[in-house]
Order: sequence, then C-alpha cells, then structure tokens
Amino acid sequence: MLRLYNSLSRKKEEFIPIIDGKINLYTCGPTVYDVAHIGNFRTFLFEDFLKRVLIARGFDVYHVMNITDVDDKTIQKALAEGKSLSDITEYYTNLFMKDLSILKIIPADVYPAATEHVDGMIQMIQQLIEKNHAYLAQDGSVYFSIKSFKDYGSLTNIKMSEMQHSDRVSSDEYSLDNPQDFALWKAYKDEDGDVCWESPWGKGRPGWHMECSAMSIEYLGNHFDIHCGGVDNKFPHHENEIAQSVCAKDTPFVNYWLHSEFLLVDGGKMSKSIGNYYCVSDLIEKGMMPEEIRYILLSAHYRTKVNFTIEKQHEAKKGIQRIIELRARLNEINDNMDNDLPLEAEAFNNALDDDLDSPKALGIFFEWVRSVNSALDKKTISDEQSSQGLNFITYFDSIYSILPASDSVPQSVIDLANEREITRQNKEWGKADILREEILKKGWIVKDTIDGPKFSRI
RNA sequence: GGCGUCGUACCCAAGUGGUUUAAGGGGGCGGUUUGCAAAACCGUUAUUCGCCGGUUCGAAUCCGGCCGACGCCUCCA
Repeated sequence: MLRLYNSLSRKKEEFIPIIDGKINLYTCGPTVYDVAHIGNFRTFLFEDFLKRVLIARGFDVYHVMNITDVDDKTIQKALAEGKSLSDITEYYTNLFMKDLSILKIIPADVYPAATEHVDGMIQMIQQLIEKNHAYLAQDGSVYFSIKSFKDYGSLTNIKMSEMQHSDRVSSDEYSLDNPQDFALWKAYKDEDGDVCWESPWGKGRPGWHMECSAMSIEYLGNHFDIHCGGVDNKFPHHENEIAQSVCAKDTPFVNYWLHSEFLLVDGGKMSKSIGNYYCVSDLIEKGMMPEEIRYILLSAHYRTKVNFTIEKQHEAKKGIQRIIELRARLNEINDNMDNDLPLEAEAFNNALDDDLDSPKALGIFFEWVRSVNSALDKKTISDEQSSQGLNFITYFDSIYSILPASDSVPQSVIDLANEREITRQNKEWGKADILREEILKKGWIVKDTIDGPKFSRI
C-alpha cells in the first residue's frame, strides 16, 4: 500500500487515485529567467523519484510541468539585457531541458508555457469575477478576494485574521480590499515594455498563480491526483492556486499535495553573493557525474533538508561503484533471466511505499548487496539467486537511476593490461606496477583476478 | 509576533512506544584474500539518540520546559 505525506492533512495517507490505475500529476516548473540551480533540481529529482515509484507500481502517470515564461523576473531580465522576453525565456528553457536530461529525469508529458495559455487564464478570472470571488481594482488589476473563500489558509495552516503581514507588501497595493488579496491579472505598467495581452480589463498580464491553476485544469481536469513543488511554494503560491481553482470550478482541486524540503549548500541557504550557488553545469565541470548528484540528493528523505557538499561525491562514487561491481560479478556467472526478485525486494518496496523513504530503501538494498557479495565469496550462490540479483539491480536502478551506462574498456587499456600480465607471469613486479600506474592514468583501475585482469572506472 | 520543521556515532543518514541492549553508506582500525594492490568478505568503531523533567510495565520515539539550527509569512524549488 502506497502512502504519501499530504501537506493538506499534514500526515501520511494511503494513496488512492481518482481513476483506478491512472494518475494525473502536476509539478511546478521553473521560472525561466536564469539557470536553474541544484536546489531547484532537488525538487525536480524528488518528483522524478515519485514518478518512477508510481510507474513501478504500475500506474499510468500523466505528468504536466509548467514553464513560467512571464513574470517580474523574466521581464526584468529581458529589459536588463535589451532582449525580447521570448529570447530570454527560450534560452533558459532550453538550458533547463538540457539539465533535466543530464540528470536523467524522465521528461513530463507536456511542458505548457504560461504565455501560451493566457486566454484560459482570462476565462478563469472572468469566472471568478462572476462568482464574486474577484474584483477589479482602481489600477485595472484584478484581485482575488481572500475573504470570499472560507478555507483560505488551510494548506499552510494560516489564519488570515492573525497574520501579521511583512513590510514587503508594497505600498502601491493601496487599492485592495484586503492587503492579502492577490493579483489574478496585473494591469500594464510602463516597465513591462511590450509584454502585455488584451483582456476585458484592459492591457496587462496574468498574475503568477493563475498559470498553474489554468494549465493544470486544462491538461488534467478540474480535479486531479497529485500536485508537487518545493516547500517555499506552499505559501502563497499553492494556497492561492487552491483558492482560485476551487472557487472558479466549484469542485475539489487536488487530492494530494507533496512538497520537498530545501536544499542547503555547505550548511546554509544558497546565495549568489556567498558564492555557494551550484548549477548542474558547475557540478559537471567539477567532475561530478550526474549519477553522483542523484545519489547525493536521493540519499536523504525528500521532506528533510539536505546539505549538498562536494565532499559527498566520494560517498556517492563508492556507493555506485559497489553496485556496479556486484552487477559485474553476477553477470559473469549468469545470463539466464527470469522476472523474479529476491525476498529483500519486498522490504525495499515497503520502504518506498512508506512516503518514498529513499534512504531506508537504499539501506535495505545495500544490506542485500553485502549478503550477495558474501554468498559470491563463499560460492554458495545459485543460478536462481544470481538471476534474481540482476533483476533486483535493474529494478533498483529503474527507481534511483544512479548506475551510469557502462563504457567499454579502451583497447589501449586492454593492451597495457595484457602486457602487464606477461610481466606478472615473469614476476617482474616493478614493471607490473608501472604498467598499473599507466592504466590508472588512462582512468581505469585494473584488478588482478584468477580469471585475468578486470577493469573498473575511476 | 504568527505558522512550521529539525537536532541520532568522526561524517552522511533510517528508525516516531516493545522482534532496536539504534538500519545502511562513507571514513578509521584489525583480519581474510593478493606478489603488492584493487574489489569483496569478516570483526571493530553510539549501553545511546541536544539538555532537563514527566507519562508508561516499557521512549530516540508521547507530553512539558529549555538550548541550538532552520524555513515560510505576496511572486525563492
């Protein structure tokens, strides 16, 4: 039984899809004004992990991830660089897609862009106005009236009457009925340049929250299964989405809200000024493998803060190598595959089913790795066990995706190893050690076994 | 001020009332194996879960207080 922690109820709940066997999943995507950083990808990787578990459980998952390609930051960036909005957003969208692919994240079925769904947003805003949930302010913007929705604040457990709003509420929001009312439609301002759409309320652009409501409903229906995002989006973004969507459609909106915790870098929040700000390409340049990044981020539970440090690469590398070595050992003795999994797979699955307990499942998996290695050492392993073992590794990797595609050993390395074998047979240990160093320089570790030299990547 | 999260070994990290006198990984130490290595295996590395009380037959797990770290409170995943 799959159980997920639902932010709405603040507890783990049994997961039951609306339509048997099918899941509609919406995940908040990036605002494409800059390169996405590793903290963003922590969330996208959690969502990927969720999706892989759902797929492994046999669900047919339909996944929508939005691309926020119009908002204050994208407009500012375009202005600052003297480019058009679409120049900026296309550039960063492409970078984002590339990074997703590098990190082996299964692509969403659709990546709707906000700018292509403005009509739908306008329609939804009209519905909200008709139902007296929204009003036109003096400046031509449309605001959602928080007091018109009695459940406002239920996701984040906020009672609006008790809320002390911060100084960040800008003074130009003087015309609001309630300072906490949020914009559904923002009237055109000069600094928006040529970024605007016609609407029944004049020129302007949609408020940020509108896009997720309009696009999720368009692609997944008024009422769908799962909506994910980072914790920081719970308030106000998701709270506002719920308010808009429920009020516009008079139906329930999302059954399960899942939020991933923050990622810290070197113990603190990422900040460009401190310089602890990693993006995927930085890490790859530092010699980190995508699989190592996945390992580091998946070895902590998604609802705990994870501290990302370069030092963790070693741990990741060793863990991954351990699995690769075992796979190689099993491959040598067995090629007859059936579909069975070892008994340990049940505990592994139970851990995953308990709110995606990736660290626990990893622990169970490594415990199994040790037991199989032990049996291999003692030569007490059966064909059946080795076949099941290979299946388990394949299954494991369908969820974690931390095993790199094996690259073939270059001929030059094989030649050096063969040369070294001759020196070893002649007990010329000095020469053999020099050849081992040369192989190492080419990026390979040679291991002397009874069956001849074996290789592994550094 | 309001809401909320976290504090487990040298490091990372599960475990949220009894099969745990606390998984798993990394690191260290000792051993098996090896020409030496590598990999693998075996043993070892927290009588204890931030601190202090309480509830209970029994608590890392529940309750209260304190200390410490952190997040959100209008557009940051």
